[in-house]
Amino acid sequence: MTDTTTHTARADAASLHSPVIDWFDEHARDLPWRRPDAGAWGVMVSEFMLQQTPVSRVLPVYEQWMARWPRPADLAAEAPGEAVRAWGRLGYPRRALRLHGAAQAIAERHGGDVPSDHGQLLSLPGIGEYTAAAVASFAYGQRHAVLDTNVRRVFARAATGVQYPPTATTAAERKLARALLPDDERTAARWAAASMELGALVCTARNEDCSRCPIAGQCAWRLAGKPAHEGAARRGQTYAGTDRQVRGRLLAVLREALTPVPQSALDAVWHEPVQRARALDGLVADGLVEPLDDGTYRLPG
DNA sequence: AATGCGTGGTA
DNA sequence: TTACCAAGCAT
Repeated sequence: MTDTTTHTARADAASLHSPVIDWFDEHARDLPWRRPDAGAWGVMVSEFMLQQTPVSRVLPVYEQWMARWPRPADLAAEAPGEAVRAWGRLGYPRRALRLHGAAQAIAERHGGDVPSDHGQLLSLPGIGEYTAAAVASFAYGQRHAVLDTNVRRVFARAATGVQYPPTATTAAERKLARALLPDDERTAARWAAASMELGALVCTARNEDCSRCPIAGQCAWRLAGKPAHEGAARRGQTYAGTDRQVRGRLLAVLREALTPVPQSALDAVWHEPVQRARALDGLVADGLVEPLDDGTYRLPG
């Protein structure tokens, strides 16, 4: 990249920061994990719950969770099955197990405080590239490229000029995100939250509203006439009939049960015995279900 | 790198 | 109704 190109890219980046951050100051949602009293643990819990799950469904579970386990050590002292039970119907219940494991690691290795170091966060179960950056940025005000699905979509449109980002995060996206990151730490943290909120509220996957976008005038995708996504549809995977559905039904029975349940209660949720057994074995292997010596099953103790 | 992993709302 | 989408992670 030439000096001229570099300079131009940096100038373009800087022209995005103020409009997006100013928009955020006015339009940011008042979410509980953004309150000053949420703390790093509140931020971390919210990030686990928000992985692939909409805000509206997270809100009530988050409130109950934080009331019951206000510090990592409180959760760490519980049986992992209680975390799975409290997770309710948020989906992907392995997240509950990983959050419990992360709380234990924090209690044992970090004196009960959510670490602020990005590498230490990354080493905790359930925390990957996005969540480590998000906790470090939102909870501790650090300067990190926070690349979630919202930010990736905003950058794809505004900077790259395409409707959707690639399926998996690419090196080019990370490079772009770093290039767009404000130099100042405090501003960078604000930018991370603001660009994410813009993607969540305005620059949405479907029915984006460019009339409310603070950077519509600089958006490469819009200026190009909003060309449609090129390439194959990126989804697939119908849910009905999959092992996931069977696992969900099995776990639902165990969440509701206050005492260990007999095999017959689990057999009732699915007619096909081979798939049913495979799903149950998978849950046991994942540590989400514990088989007892008398042939009954329960959430892990 | 591709796949598996829940659940419910929306168009 | 089907298909897509929702602050990803682990293997």
